[in-house]
Amino acid sequence: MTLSEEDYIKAIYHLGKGENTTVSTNALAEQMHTKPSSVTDMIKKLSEKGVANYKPYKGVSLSEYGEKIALSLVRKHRLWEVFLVDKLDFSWDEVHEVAEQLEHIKSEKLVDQLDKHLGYPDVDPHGDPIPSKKGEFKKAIKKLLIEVPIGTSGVCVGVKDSSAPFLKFLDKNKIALGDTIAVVDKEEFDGSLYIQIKQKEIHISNQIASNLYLKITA
Amino acid sequence: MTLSEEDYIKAIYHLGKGENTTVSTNALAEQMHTKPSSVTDMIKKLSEKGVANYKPYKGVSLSEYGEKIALSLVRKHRLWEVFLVDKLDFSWDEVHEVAEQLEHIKSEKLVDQLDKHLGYPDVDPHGDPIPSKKGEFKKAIKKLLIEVPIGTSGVCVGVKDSSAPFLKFLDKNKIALGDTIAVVDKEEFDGSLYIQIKQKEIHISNQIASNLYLKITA
DNA sequence: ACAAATATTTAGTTTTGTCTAAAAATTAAT
DNA sequence: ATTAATTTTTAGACAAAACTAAATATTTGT
Repeated sequence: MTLSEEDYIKAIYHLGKGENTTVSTNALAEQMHTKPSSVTDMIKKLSEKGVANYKPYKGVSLSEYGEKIALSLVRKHRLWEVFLVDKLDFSWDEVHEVAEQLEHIKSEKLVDQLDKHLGYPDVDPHGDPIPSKKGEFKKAIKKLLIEVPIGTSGVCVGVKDSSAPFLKFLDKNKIALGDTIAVVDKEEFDGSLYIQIKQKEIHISNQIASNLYLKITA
Repeated sequence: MTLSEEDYIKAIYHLGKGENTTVSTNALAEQMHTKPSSVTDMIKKLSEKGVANYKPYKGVSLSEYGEKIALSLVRKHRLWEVFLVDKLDFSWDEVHEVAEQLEHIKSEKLVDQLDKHLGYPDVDPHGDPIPSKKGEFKKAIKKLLIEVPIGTSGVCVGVKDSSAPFLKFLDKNKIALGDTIAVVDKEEFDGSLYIQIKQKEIHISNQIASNLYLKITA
């Protein structure tokens, strides 16, 4: 697979959300920052190669083989993201562009050893699950912290209320996007939560927990 | 710079040994596993871009700018080699192909952080020096172990005598290509050497030391 | 110095991935 | 249901990087 082919495969995968959903030529063109006519050419080629199923005017979807390739790319992308954050001190919002390049490096041993070096992580710095070597993996869902059951853990990926006071509160309590949070217990009385974050356990109000999004892999 | 341009720059650099030596079209074609006519096209382009100095029929050399690019590529290549060996348990003879891909990844922060992560190494697993960020670096020379002065350290890169008995001896004494060896002392009487290898000090005969090549950065 | 051998360049194609403009198919609207 | 709007495809071109074959330069040998 060439660089460009791999990029198309990933785009089809992401737009189709993994299933054999069919993706439109225009959507793909927008995602790839290219023109629909270029997309038509490429999906014809991918189809001939057995990577995609393409019916003129009816959109394109990945074949089983194509999905395997997509999952391998996603695996590599996310492993490299973990590497960049855990080993090279990148912040979670700096990694994407570099991982986008690194995911195309071809070496099975490299990926296997990288996985081992990182301690076989199962989610990337954005809380998205890392497919196994065989391509198995869980789906991630985004939920408000308040909505998840006790025992759940996930990555903090966003805020509902982005007002200055709330952000200031988070900062003061050292809660940042990208942090892994586990719900330890709930207080029946006021709906407040005991959460584990960066090895420490803290107590946050129901209101706080209602404004933090967690990405969890179900 | 495109992938291909970067590969040509590296090839010109390596054939020209860094100086502003002029490299012939044919030599470059052989190195790049391509045809002379393709080389002519490319060196014209590199010349127009200010990367190389090209006079028809007179060969090509790197401009100062081109040499800077070459050194940056060599730096990245060698840092990745260290990474593969030190962190991912690759053996010294497996790293080249993968490093050849990794050296093209574009991210200044990535290289800086990788350097730091590896503890600012100054040679790669083959004993070749790693250029600094500014492009400064020492030359490596290959010498017989017996020829280097006391105190010198380098990487074991080859044998002069490749007979089975000698190789068996090396194996028994856990001396392998890629090992770092330091000359601790010499015995005046018989010219034998005390060397440090893998944290241990061992004593080897003059004859052994006369058949081991060391790469040292002078 | 001149012919032969070698090295290099030019000219014309090919492939990959892109583009624009025009044509055709599909979908939406009255 | 027929026209209008949108989407998609086709046709023809282009740039990058390679190739083959032919034409020039240069170097070598006598």
